[in-house]
Amino acid sequence: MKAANKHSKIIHAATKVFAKKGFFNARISDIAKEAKVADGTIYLYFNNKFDILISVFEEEIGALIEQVKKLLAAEDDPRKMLEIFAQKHLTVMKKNKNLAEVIQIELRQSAKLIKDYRNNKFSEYVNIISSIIKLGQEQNIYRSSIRPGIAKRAFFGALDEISRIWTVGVTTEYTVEETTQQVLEIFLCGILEPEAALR
Amino acid sequence: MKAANKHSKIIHAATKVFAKKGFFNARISDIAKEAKVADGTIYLYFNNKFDILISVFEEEIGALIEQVKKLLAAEDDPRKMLEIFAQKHLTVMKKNKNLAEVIQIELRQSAKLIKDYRNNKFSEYVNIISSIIKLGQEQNIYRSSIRPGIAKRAFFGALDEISRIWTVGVTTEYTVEETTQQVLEIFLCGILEPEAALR
Amino acid sequence: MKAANKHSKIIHAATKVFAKKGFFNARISDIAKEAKVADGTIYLYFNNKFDILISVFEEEIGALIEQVKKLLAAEDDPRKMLEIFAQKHLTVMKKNKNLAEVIQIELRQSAKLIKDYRNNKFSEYVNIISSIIKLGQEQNIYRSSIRPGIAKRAFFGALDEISRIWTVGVTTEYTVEETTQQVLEIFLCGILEPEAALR
Amino acid sequence: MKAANKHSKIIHAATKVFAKKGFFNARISDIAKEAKVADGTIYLYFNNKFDILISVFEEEIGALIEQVKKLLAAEDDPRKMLEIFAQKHLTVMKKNKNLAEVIQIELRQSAKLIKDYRNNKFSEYVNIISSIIKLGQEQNIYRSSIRPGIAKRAFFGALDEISRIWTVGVTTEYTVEETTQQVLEIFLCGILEPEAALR
DNA sequence: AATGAATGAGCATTCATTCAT
DNA sequence: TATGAATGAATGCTCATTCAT
Repeated sequence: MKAANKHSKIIHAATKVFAKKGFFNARISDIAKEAKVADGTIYLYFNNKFDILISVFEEEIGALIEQVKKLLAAEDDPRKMLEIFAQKHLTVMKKNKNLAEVIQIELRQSAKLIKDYRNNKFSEYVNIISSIIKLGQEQNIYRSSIRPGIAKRAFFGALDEISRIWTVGVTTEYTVEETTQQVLEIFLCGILEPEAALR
Repeated sequence: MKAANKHSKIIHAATKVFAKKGFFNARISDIAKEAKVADGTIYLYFNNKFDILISVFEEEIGALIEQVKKLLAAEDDPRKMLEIFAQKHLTVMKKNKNLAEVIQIELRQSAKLIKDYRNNKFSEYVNIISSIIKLGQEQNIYRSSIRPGIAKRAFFGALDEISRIWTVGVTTEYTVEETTQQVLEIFLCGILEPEAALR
Repeated sequence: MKAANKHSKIIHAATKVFAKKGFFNARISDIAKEAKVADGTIYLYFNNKFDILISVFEEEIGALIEQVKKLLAAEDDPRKMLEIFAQKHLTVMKKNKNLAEVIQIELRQSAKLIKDYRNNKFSEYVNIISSIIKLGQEQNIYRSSIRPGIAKRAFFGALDEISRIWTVGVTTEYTVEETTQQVLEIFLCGILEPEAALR
Repeated sequence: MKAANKHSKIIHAATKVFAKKGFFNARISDIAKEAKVADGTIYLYFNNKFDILISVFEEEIGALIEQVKKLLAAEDDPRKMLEIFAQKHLTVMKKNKNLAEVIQIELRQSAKLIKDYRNNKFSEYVNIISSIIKLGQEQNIYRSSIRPGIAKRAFFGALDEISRIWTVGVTTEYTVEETTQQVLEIFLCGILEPEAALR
């Protein structure tokens, strides 16, 4: 990945290093070496180590939001939209393990460190899910008894936990496609046998 | 909390401190002070700081497993069993925020730090879910097309992400009961309107 | 203060910054900003940070020497000459606190840093005092038992220590005029009651 | 100098190192090495580097105050008292060059760093001079026209500037005794020829 | 001459761990 | 067992200086 400028070179390097070592074990010098710049250069673009972490989120997730929104714009069936979201998320997380790890590990760390870390890119990302659900409810496709605020977390949490296994070294038998279908089936139809639901 | 011995005194103190500050920001001296022992005493019971973290998992989650298994033993309807699991998990996580944080934050950190951290208490805990699902499939209550290995992660991930907001300071309108019902409804029946499912 | 050229612009800026922050806490970038030049430009005129400090001395004290010598040239009474020196010194130090601080603080630092910092402008300045004393001794106005080499230091030290409180924020009740008179009285006549001197 | 405990071992080491290199050029590791303790040990006794500097002042000057006051207690002639002060000061500064340098260099630096550095040991030390002068004025030995607040600074400044030459490497021809006599003569009787004073 | 982005050596401070008591 | 004083390796960040433009 050839970076256009120093700023994004550092962002990409940091994503890689944070993913590999975790925020606290990552050294500024690791990031600098990975980005092929001097340690001090990093401080021309970021205020401190933590600022790099925040920027990694904002930029990487920001890019993901762009892509997802683009894909969703071409679709109007809320069922398909949820599928698109799941597939895109799982695809990206399987391919870009660095980003996956940063989201999984550091997002939770950072929640403790920045108190007012709401209204951020991450929330924006997860809120795509709830807006799809609301849309489906307006069209009487999703049940109105479902709380979008809870369902969005459940859906994201499910995808996140599933993709977590890919970041650990465990080799898994499941493909992105199969996993997407399973999650979709669960969230759309539930896991009950139809007749069991009637019992 | 009157601890029977130094070992568990330190475990409880560490859980509290890790939850409050996170593993990397927690100081051995913080834990020692909280446990009312000398810094050096900790090293009579644990090899190093990381060893404490592992022990916290093992003990706290081990206790949770005990409780959950006990509750499940008295029930044989797989639908009820899933509800019991969800309710117990959410209840504990809402009440014991320390444990919730340690699981959410540190579990993911530790996955990176110990490569061979499988076959552990955490896996055992999550596998309770898959065994419930398998049981339900044997009874033709859960669809056989559902992959227990994927569904267990989806279910746990959903509960985990939902309980995450309780550990952050955000005041939430949702109760444990309501949340449990929502998650159950989603996982058992899906979010589709019945007629939409037929379309 | 409109500087004729970059060199003196930097000197003036450095005097200001050194006085405000001290040599070690002053940043090259502070000086550059104050002088409205680029950081790198400074190195076209000075070898290094310390070289700037030396130049500040040389130029600022050099100018002071000029002025003092001019004033003294119009006077031939060694008693008046000492008064002129004291008054000029105290006046300048009270007005130009930047210079005062640089002399008081940095002079002493620099003595440690440059071993061969003798035969410099500062020595030249203090030697004005000893030459006045010698002149007075030749005219039998000052006692020949007084060692000019010691007296010059005593006189300068007295003035320097007195003016030191002006550079600290302390508001003082003493005016330049009163202080000059006091120092003159002490150095010319001593502090003894005439009759006590006889006892 | 065998230090009774770590605290004073560090104080003595710091005095030595500060004198040799100056506060800003002194490294904590230099002090630690000189005191034969680990770097970290220093922080068990002092809050930070600057705190060490302050402590050096307080302790070293505090000890000097003790000694001077003891010597003065045995004397009641204000003329002799001033001589005792001068002699003690010059003797200590010539012998303990480390202390001399710390006073001369760092005292002035620190004045900028701590805003409220009044009511301190240094002030207490200089105020010994003004109290001697006041005593002399009460006994009609010192002229009442002399302002103790100005004279104390003049006297201390004179001694300080004279002793400064000993801290620089310059070999001087003046002995402590001769210097004391010269300063005393100047401050008690002035530098004027008696008949010149009448002119 | 002038710029200012880039460099990288350098240091105060922290804290997990040890060990003499 | 228990203590806590002592250790010293480790690192984020600064800033004087350089050099391509």
